[in-house]
Amino acid sequence: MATLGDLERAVMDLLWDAESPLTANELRDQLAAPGGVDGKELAVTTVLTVLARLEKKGLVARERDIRPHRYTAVTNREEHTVALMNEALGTVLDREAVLARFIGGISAEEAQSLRQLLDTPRNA
Amino acid sequence: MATLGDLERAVMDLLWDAESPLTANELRDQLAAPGGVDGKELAVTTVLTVLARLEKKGLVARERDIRPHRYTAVTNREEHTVALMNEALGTVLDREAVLARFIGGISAEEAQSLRQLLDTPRNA
DNA sequence: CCATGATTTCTACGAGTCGTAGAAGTCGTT
DNA sequence: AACGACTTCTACGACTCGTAGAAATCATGG
Repeated sequence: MATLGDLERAVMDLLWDAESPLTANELRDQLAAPGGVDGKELAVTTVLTVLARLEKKGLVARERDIRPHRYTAVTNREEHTVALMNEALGTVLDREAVLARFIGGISAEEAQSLRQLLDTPRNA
Repeated sequence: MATLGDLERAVMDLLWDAESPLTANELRDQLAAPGGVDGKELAVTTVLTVLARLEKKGLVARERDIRPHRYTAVTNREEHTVALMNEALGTVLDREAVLARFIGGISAEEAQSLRQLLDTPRNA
């Protein structure tokens, strides 16, 4: 799994929040928006470069058949985060020890919902 | 939190497994050992450079008062892994959703021990 | 007290990533 | 065919990482 740069991350955030595929220009505008993630005026080519890199990394898919190409995130934010967590976990022999420390650090409310989630019948 | 390179990771692994502080030369030898993590013959200066970088990253502490400086990992492997997991988690608004997916992906045995850990009286 | 060997620090290079974007190419429409 | 919109190609500067030589520092035997 690749680690994302700042701009790459900002683009992914927009794509994750988007309800439908976005074009490079739409992304550029949203990145430039005052309240936006980035707030900087970027060249469209910059956004396109980043999108190409994200596509190569397998995080973004693009519709090439229509002319302004439209981009979507391949996975959603949660799946991506879980992938990162598992990546960190994967390098470790004693997973249980890590999990123990991990749940030791979460809030009581989260612990409670975890309990519920664990008791929910396992799907698939 | 900094992401580690291959050699940096190999050094951290040795330090994490070490019972006592190690010198650069000891690390070099262990890295060169056949069954070792790396298996390559590195110059001591290479190891020293990596150790300096790890020290700057706050992952390694060194004893400067004795002449072959001795190095130790500041945190243990589990704490470090948990830090990485929380780092991934930190960027997300809906932590619960991530946790839900996360536990959906672990084995039944791990789910079982998680249940136990959650039921264990919360320390501190 | 100083030379010598061990150890550490300084400096550097090549490869790779990332933000950034101009130049050049492609494509559809008028 | 020409024009404008869009995409691809190429590139550069900053930064990280593996790698290590050169230079500085330090302790010890003579």
